[in-house]
Amino acid sequence: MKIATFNINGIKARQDALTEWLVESAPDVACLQEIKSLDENFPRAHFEAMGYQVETHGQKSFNGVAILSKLPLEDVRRGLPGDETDEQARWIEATVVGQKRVRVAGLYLPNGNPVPGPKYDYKLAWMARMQAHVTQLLAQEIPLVLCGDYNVIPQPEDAAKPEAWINDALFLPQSRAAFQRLIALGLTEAFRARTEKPGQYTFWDFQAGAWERNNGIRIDHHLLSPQAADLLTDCQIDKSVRGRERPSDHVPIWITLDA
DNA sequence: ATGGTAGCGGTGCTA
Repeated sequence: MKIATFNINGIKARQDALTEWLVESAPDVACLQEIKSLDENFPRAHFEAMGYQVETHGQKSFNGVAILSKLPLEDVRRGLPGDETDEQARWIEATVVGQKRVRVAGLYLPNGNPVPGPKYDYKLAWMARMQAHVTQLLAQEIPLVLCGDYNVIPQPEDAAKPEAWINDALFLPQSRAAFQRLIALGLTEAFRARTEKPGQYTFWDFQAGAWERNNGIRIDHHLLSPQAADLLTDCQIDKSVRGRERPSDHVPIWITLDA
């Protein structure tokens, strides 16, 4: 089972690029972030015609997540529990029915800039809610994959220029500590588990020639429950997608599971 | 170097 995550930065602008990547990479499951679209405006029929079941959790203009799956999806949950007043669409979760059943969550963790301020407070509160919800999910002791745009640079080697991020919400000690607390629940960060090679990134800013200078950061991650980590066979970044026509500022990253 | 670029939606916010 191949499970990818891809922050597409707008489905209207990225439909062709997403389609091209889906055809060549052929993930069974693709978790998408920043669809920036209402559910009714997502080009559902186009992706259904490609053989994908489409489940969206959108909002107007900002945020929005989706799961596309060639395998059946069951028990879809929309929204991160823990705050009924939160209207930002950043979480979707479903059970993928393959040879084995795998619970998959696609998430778009808040950016949090500028710091300090209400956006950073929201980021940390959201991470605390995620910690509580993941604790509940882990108690089920099933294969669980939490993938998406975490907006967290875990370690200095995950940035080409870590010194440029020291005051940024993506790299502040509080952000990294909250990420490590998730890991400490017993999760495995798939890419780190599969490679020691530094200098591999999933995001390059549109500004200041970041891509041309390879000034990237690694902020898109798969976290795996012990039952999923036991099934992990590969994890790769589709870097070449960033060099194409009208790219997103993120590229896809995927895992394969023996499931 | 306190800029720069991109998406959405039709202005200014978000990243």
